[in-house]
Amino acid sequence: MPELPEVETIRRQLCTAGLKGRTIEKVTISWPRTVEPLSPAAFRKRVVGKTIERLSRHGKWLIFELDDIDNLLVHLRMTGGFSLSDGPLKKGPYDRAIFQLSGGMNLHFRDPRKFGRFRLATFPLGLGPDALEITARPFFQTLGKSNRMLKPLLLDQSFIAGVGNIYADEALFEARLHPERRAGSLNDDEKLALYMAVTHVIRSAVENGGTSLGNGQGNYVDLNGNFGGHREKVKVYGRAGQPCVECGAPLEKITLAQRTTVFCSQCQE
DNA sequence: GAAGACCTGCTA
DNA sequence: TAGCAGGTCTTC
Repeated sequence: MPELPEVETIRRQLCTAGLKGRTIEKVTISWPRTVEPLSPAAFRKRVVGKTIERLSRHGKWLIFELDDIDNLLVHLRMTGGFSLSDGPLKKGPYDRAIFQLSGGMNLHFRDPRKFGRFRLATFPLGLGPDALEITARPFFQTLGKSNRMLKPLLLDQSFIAGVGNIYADEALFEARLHPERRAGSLNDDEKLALYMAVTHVIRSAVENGGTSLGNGQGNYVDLNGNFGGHREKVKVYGRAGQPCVECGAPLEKITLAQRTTVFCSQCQE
């Protein structure tokens, strides 16, 4: 489900809801693999009593900064999401973990497909610069050195952290670059176009509160159960066979790096 | 690189 | 019923 803009939207909403300064009083884990390699008991032991000091994010990782050496790192994977409740604890149908916080606030982690993961560490490892912060220089350098196809490269979190399947396709369309183009074959104008497209697409999706397709369970919803406003702005993702918004040619669908990829073979070279 | 694994629910 | 899904890991 979530790429950077969706995680960032959730982070901002959790901040607004007043998570900061609350202490974790009780933890219920109903899908043990969520906290692997720890057991639910070991996880509970290390987290209960800790206070949430800040909420930050890097790439698709949400970081609950605790008053401890280790932080609580959360990866939502495909279908993870949070919601809040108060009053007596009531478990939702797909709740895999519930944190009972001081002041009577309950933080529910809902995850139908059970792919989401919690980890206790200071910071997530193996990530490149965050897509909201990356500067042109490292971006250009990596493109110049790589002979990989653009689509798999954009999805590589050690290159840029936070870009996923939706925004990779959207950025390639905005830059007018074919997803199978080799990174090393781009000239300076094309590199700049891709850099601008990636940062613009991610930024505008954050401004719009993320993207959600479909209309049912398992789709991305924010903290309040709302769909992201960016869903209206998507130009290629999920539109295979439909006309390109620029030239009208039907959009094509291929598989690259095991991911569905949609693009316009007329506009993207 | 490719393919399978991890999971469940929705849509065609 | 088959195929597909916003992500990543592991094993060729």
